[in-house]
Amino acid sequence: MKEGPDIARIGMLFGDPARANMLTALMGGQALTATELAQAAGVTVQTASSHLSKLEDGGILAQRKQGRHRYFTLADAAAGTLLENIMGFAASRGHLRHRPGPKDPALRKARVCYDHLAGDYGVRMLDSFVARGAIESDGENLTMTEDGRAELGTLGIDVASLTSNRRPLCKSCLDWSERRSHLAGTLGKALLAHFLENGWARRSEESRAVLFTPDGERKFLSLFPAG
Amino acid sequence: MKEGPDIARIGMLFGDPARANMLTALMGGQALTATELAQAAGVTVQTASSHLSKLEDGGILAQRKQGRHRYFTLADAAAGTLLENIMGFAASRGHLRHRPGPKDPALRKARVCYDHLAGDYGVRMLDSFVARGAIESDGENLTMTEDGRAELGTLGIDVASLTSNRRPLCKSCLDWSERRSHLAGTLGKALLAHFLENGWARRSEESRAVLFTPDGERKFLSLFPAG
DNA sequence: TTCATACTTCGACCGTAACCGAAGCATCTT
DNA sequence: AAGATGCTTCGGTTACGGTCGAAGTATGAA
Repeated sequence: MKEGPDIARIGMLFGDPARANMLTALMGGQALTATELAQAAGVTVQTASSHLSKLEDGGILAQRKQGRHRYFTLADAAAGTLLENIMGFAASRGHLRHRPGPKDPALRKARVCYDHLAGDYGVRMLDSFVARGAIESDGENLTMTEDGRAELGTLGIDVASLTSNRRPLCKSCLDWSERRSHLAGTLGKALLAHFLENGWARRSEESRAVLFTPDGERKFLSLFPAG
Repeated sequence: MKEGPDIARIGMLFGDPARANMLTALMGGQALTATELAQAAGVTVQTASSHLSKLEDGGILAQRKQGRHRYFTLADAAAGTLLENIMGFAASRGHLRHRPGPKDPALRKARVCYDHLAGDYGVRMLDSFVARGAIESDGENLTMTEDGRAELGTLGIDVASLTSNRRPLCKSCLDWSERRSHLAGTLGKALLAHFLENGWARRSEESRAVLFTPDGERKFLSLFPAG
């Protein structure tokens, strides 16, 4: 009865709408200030401050002082992963706050999910990898093949350097707008970084949307043809 | 702001101590009646009934009427997996309700985690598989090797029949008492079933503990030698 | 039919926590 | 030094949800 981990503590932290909004905003992957998070949650800064300290005590958020600002981020990849899991579960039960998927078509098309690509383009990328045998999919687990390693090498992505024992290379993440899986893990992160660094796309200022340039979009679509 | 899955709804459901206790009790994998769950949570049946209907509406629990009883179970494997994830996260942040791990040594040694083996023995089993190359571990993802398939075949476990596209064959699950991973997925389930069916062990009546017989324990330990 | 068991619904109580205004610190600017 | 900005702490209000007793429904037993 009184054994084990304190599920309720974690659940409660995720269980308040204001906190959930803040965490969703932080899924964008970038550090945000207390004021920005207050706005994202639709509450005053006082209220936000109280929420943020609770989330920090709970080990979900980390803060970094910089001048007179305090930047908050998800504490680590595990926190992001858990958040993804909860989002996926909620979506799978049809618990959507607004209606099916993002209203904004740009968000539906391509957006950031913590540190990797989600939305139509994210799902398409993983499908394409699987279709050509670069990644093998076993229901939920994803495994990189030798072919895949070689292909990514020609793109300038060194798969070996992405291998870590703290975080998987390939991981599937349920996309709540597409209701299918997209690619997470260190490879998902590296690929998104690759697109941004090479000017194929840039991040929207206001939202989690990823905006492709015409040229970048052309390259992306030819690299990941639809199944 | 109003986009996406309703995290808060799910969080709230997990965020009440009474509900968390009920869900923890259901991690034992067997169906329980409303009265049993009320007792597990330490509340009256009225209160329990209210909680149970909320959990059912949220898609976390399923109920099955049988005579004048109502048996509740976790809705599906996804619900169990999410629960495991939250437990693992809570444990990783040190949010334990009582103290480090289960007080009961039997629970610490071997217990049921939804439908597979957890605790010292669960961790030991996975370690042993990995050490001898039956399963390959890539940080978080687990993959079965050809050697592993052959070995399990000699045990009388047909790996091919366990392959599903709804649930992975091998999956790592963070063990909150050992703070290491044990084996989940359809294989984890099949192995536990194998131990129980062949009389190596039986389930405790009162708790989630798995009690090995002297003979079963001997077989288990020789099959999965410590690393 | 009558009684017992298993569970749900109703109604009322109560505690907690979410919320905001105001005041208090800390840091940067001028 | 004085003002502005970013954030936290304090105090008080309010609302929501967890709780249980009592009554109501359904199934099974006598």
